[in-house]
Amino acid sequence: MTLTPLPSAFDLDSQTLRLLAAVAEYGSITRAAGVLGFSQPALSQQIKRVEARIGMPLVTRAGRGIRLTDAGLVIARHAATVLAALESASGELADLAGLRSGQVRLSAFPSASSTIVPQLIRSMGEEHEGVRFTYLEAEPPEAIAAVRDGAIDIAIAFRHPADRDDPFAAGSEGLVVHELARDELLLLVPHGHAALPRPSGPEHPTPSAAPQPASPTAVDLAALRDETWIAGCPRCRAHLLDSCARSGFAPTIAFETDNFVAVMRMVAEGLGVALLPALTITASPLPPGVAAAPTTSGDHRMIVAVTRPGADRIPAVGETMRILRRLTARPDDAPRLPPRLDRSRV
Amino acid sequence: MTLTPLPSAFDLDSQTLRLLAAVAEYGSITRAAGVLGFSQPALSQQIKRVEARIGMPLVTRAGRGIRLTDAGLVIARHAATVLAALESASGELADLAGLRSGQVRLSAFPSASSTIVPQLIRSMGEEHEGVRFTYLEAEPPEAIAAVRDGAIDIAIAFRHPADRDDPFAAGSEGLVVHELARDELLLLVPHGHAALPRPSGPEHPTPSAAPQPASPTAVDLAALRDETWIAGCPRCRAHLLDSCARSGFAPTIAFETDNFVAVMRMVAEGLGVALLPALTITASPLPPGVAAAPTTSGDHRMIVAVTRPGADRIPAVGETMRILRRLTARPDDAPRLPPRLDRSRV
DNA sequence: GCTCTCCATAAGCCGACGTGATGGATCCGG
DNA sequence: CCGGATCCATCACGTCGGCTTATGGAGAGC
Repeated sequence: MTLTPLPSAFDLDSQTLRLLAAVAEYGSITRAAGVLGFSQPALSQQIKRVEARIGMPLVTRAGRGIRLTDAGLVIARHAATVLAALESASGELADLAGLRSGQVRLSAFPSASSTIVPQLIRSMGEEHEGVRFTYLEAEPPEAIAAVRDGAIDIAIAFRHPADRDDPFAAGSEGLVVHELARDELLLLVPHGHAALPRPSGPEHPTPSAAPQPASPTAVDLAALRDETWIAGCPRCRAHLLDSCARSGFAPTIAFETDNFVAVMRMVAEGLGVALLPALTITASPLPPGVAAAPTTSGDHRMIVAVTRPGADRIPAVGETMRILRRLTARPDDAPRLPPRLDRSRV
Repeated sequence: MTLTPLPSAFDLDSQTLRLLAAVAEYGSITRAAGVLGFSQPALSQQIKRVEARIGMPLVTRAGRGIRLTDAGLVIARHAATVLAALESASGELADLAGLRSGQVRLSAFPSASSTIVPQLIRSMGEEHEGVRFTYLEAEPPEAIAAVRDGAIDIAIAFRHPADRDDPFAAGSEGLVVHELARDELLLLVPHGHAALPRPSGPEHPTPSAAPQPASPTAVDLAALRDETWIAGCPRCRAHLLDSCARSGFAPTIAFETDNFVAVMRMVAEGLGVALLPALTITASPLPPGVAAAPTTSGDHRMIVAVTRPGADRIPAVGETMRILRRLTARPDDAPRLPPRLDRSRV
């Protein structure tokens, strides 16, 4: 008989519930408006707008004040439920913001897996227990691609100064590259090799005031032009060729492996010499009989972290980046990075 | 160490949850925007605004599309709860609008309690089972006051044409007065009283085509100027005086009671004559030996319903008013109102 | 390499919503 | 019985949020 005016579609808003809950609680539009933080006319006509939208009065005048209608009571009654749920969501957001929860998806190259990464995760765990990590070991190109398509939040990668183009200029387009630390490329030669300078003076060098490019014990690559070389992964191999070229020769490469432990043992066995990042030596101690030394040309790679722009605004990710920078920026706090030269003797 | 940016106060809005739930469901801002019914940029920058407000990204680009962050997932996850609660409230509003629930607080004067009111409540109950009633018998001034201060939704009252002032012009200020029906004031006299016209013609008069002001069997008040009168409640007494005055005499009032059953019995016992509204006779049949007749001067009262302005926009109240008008407007559908003269013989 | 799709951004417009001032009605105390 | 205090409704006005259309850039698939 009577047409139902609207089948449903009373599009309620949490703000509407908040308003009516306040009116119900304080029994007065004026006081509710005061508590909610705006003027009485604002609340008054806001209620009127809602009434117009749903087609029913929500309040009626009663004496000097007002009274909620059935419809108004319905809305006020549901307010607690809705506002509690919103509060719950808000609390979870606060947990994320306060680093009491959250997740960071991390990827890094192999030698970082056993050095930077465990340190980083442990440090975060100490300060922010609720933040969870996932980790996937991957070579820089793959790790960066994973950042690009959103599968990874932070990729720890490296970049050789020479290749301004290949995996980075192309791959990191639109991403943010944070330079973390310089990782020296060290020559690995059998102990007592002729190219090594004699240990002049005391065994422990001046601990801190060592100039960067030419370390006291640096070796000139050119002195090894006639050696047999052991190369690493394809990218490392390319960089070896480049470094040698800048020293004026083309190395004779007899062995290739991306397994840096194998490289060290090959050097120990006298099969050849190699150029390895210091971090790999931190990851796995040099076998006996192998010495490491920087090059006079200051060969190195940069360890970087790659993220999407704005990723640091995700609290857990931003904090992880902060800690990552702290760990890699201060060798004193983080004794394993960059490794000290004299540890090559261990 | 890290300052929590905001202790809480992530003021979420149900709209925000709706948006992110849609984005989570459809995996794309464009599609979610389509489903939600607005353009892609609208949704895009609405999300951006929320991000700026809560200080965390909610979505990140992933390849061609997007991916929700932890924060985005939190919000989307809570959406179901909040939207379900809103839907529940909306459903209750729909029940109110569809007259499947609701409440009407009714008040009426005594003789309506046993005539109009039960009929009204029964009719509503037949058509709209969910609507509940409360009822409070009260004389018009009190009933109207109750409407005024919001304790009653509909007051059924009456008004004499003479007193344009006392309980109405003053009491119904700012209220809406709906005229429902004319209620004739009938003279009650002992059967066979001299003032009664002889029953001319058949016992059953023409059922419908009776002219309003002067019914065929009408009696001139002036013929009863020397009778002893029985008066009703104070307001009725005032009106009796007024009617008699307009007929040119002042009645001799020997008895006063607002109990109309008592009035009838007094007339039956020959203690005097009275002027009673037809509705009271409907409420309680005339005792044997009493005849009723309208006056030639067409004395009557108006039965009215009084509500607050806009009260008819409350669905249950509006529908009650509709039914009330229907019951009182059509004597054929509502045979008890106004009462037929020939029923005074019963 | 071309095209299609998806998201981000810019410019512009309109309506929602806030404030302050004012008026009417009610309640209360003198 | 009257004047002050309180509460709500209304009005006029200014601002800002938010939507739209148009456009650009980046990624994915053929």
